Amino acid sequence: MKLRKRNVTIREVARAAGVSIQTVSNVMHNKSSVRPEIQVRVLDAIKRLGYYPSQSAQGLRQGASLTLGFLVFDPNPRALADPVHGEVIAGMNDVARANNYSLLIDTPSIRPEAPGEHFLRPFYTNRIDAAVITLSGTSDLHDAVIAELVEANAVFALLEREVSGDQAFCLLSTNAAGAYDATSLLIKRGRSRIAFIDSIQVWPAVEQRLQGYMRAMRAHGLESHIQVASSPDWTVEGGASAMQRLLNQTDRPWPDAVIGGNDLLAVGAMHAIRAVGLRIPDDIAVMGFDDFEFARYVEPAISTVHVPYYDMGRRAAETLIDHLQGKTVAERRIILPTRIILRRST
Amino acid sequence: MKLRKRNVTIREVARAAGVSIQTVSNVMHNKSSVRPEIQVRVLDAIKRLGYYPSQSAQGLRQGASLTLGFLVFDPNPRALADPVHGEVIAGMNDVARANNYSLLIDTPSIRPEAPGEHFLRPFYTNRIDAAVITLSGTSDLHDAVIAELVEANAVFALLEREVSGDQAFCLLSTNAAGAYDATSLLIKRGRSRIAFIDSIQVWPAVEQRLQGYMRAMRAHGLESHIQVASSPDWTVEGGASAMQRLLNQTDRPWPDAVIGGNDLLAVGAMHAIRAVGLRIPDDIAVMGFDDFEFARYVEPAISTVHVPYYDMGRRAAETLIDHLQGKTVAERRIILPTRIILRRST
DNA sequence: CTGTTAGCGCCTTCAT
DNA sequence: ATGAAGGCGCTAACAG
Repeated sequence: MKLRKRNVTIREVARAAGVSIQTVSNVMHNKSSVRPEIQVRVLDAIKRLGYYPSQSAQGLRQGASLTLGFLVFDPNPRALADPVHGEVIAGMNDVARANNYSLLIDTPSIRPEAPGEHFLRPFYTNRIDAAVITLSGTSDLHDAVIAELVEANAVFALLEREVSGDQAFCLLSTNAAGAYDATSLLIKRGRSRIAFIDSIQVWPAVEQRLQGYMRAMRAHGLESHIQVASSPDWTVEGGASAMQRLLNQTDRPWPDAVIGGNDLLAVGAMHAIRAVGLRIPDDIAVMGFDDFEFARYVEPAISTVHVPYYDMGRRAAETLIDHLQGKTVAERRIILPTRIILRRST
Repeated sequence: MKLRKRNVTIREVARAAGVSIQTVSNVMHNKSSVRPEIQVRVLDAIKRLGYYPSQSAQGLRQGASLTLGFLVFDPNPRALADPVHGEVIAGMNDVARANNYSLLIDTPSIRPEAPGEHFLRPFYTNRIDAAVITLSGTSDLHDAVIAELVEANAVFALLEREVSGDQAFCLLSTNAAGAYDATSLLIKRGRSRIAFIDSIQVWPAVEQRLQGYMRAMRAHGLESHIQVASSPDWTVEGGASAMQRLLNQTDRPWPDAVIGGNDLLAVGAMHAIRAVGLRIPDDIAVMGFDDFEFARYVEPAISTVHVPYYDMGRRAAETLIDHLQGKTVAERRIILPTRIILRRST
């Protein structure tokens, strides 16, 4: 193992400035008044030598790493490339930078693993002080993960997932209300046979969206038109196959609108609709959910319910940092508003 | 600043196992034979107590952080949400995990900044041992960044950017050849008036693509049909506006094919083409570059030149780690092959 | 207001 | 094969 080149240490700065190590430390931390002239001398030496305190040393001494983690629990190895995660990362990064925190990314595996490969390793090894966590897909193990996090007394924030107890921070969005409003809007525009596409892989946020959709249908006396098709997964192809099934029914008329559990599913539905020669939105209106970057670039641009993942990343990071710094954080449940974006598919 | 809860230390493990600290360390590192029975006793204690060595302490002692950085120099704050970066991150993460490294993300700002905010801070503070770096967009400052990296003796790999000297690792792809082949393919299929859309914001990789295109046109005696339209930026809208300009020319016939400097530009071109009632690919064939995830989902699915960003992330991380571990890395320039993906837009 | 002392958890060197 | 001592760079507590 090759060692890093030696960096400038506080001792060298002290010598260069002709003061004690302690004084340098005090200057760095704006501690109780160091004589101004000395302060200047030290600052000058710091800049001249290019001194930066060692993270390892500070971390060891203070028992904190000044690092936030973003932990993605997802069986899919490419999960990190998911645009939604990119949004969260961007948000966290902004806040972390502004607060002099670093950002560590990891994709722990939940399966039983060799010792030393525990999924809480970044916590246990003192690499991160707190984490934003997303539990993707379906897994019985998720509850175990949360339980262990709690038991380890970890500071963490969960994305789009509610959890009991007040150990965790939960970042939620108004999924149900967003779906309710989206459905109501379609109804107001004259649609009535509105279908919903979800997936057999349960996802709490989408569960809520489904509930919102059903509630809206019932509220408008349309319960007999409630229709849910389940995709085998969360992909465009899956959405297309679910839509096909809806279109192949012979015992009832086609839907005149469809809401996708997420944008990917909605895009798939659009493909299937066009494949049989139907027009969007004339014959069938399509609405997505998430508003990932590409929703506006498909044709026709998808109307969708915007979920503020970037802001979630920001708020989560802010909350975590506040908590770490001992500020009392008022709410452990933070609910961010969704927003309907109307484009051309409705 | 609240302190982390105290973790299990090596000392406690030693006591629990009834051996010396040293022995525990030896066991952890598979050092020269510890008596098997003792080994078992130690391992047992480690597992029972849930011991994980402190990253800060190890880092301090060894002068290494076992952490790789992904540094994105991009004026756009949302740059991290770029799907291309997501691919790189996913690739790096896989390799880092497999080698027991962590992954740190940062978006240093290049502009002159307060002391303590230097863009090499993650290096100087010993937070990372090496970094994969992408210099996005145009900037005179990029050369200065590289120079400073070299001077600081940093271990780093540059993405899609060639640099002289043998300090840096360069991860490149066959941009020119890919563009050459794509152009040739279009010609072989009977297209001749092939245009290229790039951007006024210079990007080395796209520069090479442009060169490949021009070389192919010349090689087939089509230099008089060479036509380049520049978008003001790298967005879909920019691509559309550039395409419009191409379509508004009155002094020469429309192109019968167009190659986008990247997929975003190509998608924009498709919008512009359809906006005037032309058909793809019948009237104008469209070809993209990058093959980001969504290329296959727009309609018609874009043919494109796949650039292996995920593999780049992997290879970059592998190379960096090998180098850090003292293995001699054969090549400082690693060139990954692009691959033409034919879909329905050509 | 400045300097000295001690120790965070770990690993390397030396001694046993 | 195992134990003791020292120090990586830093900061909190105390001493001057």
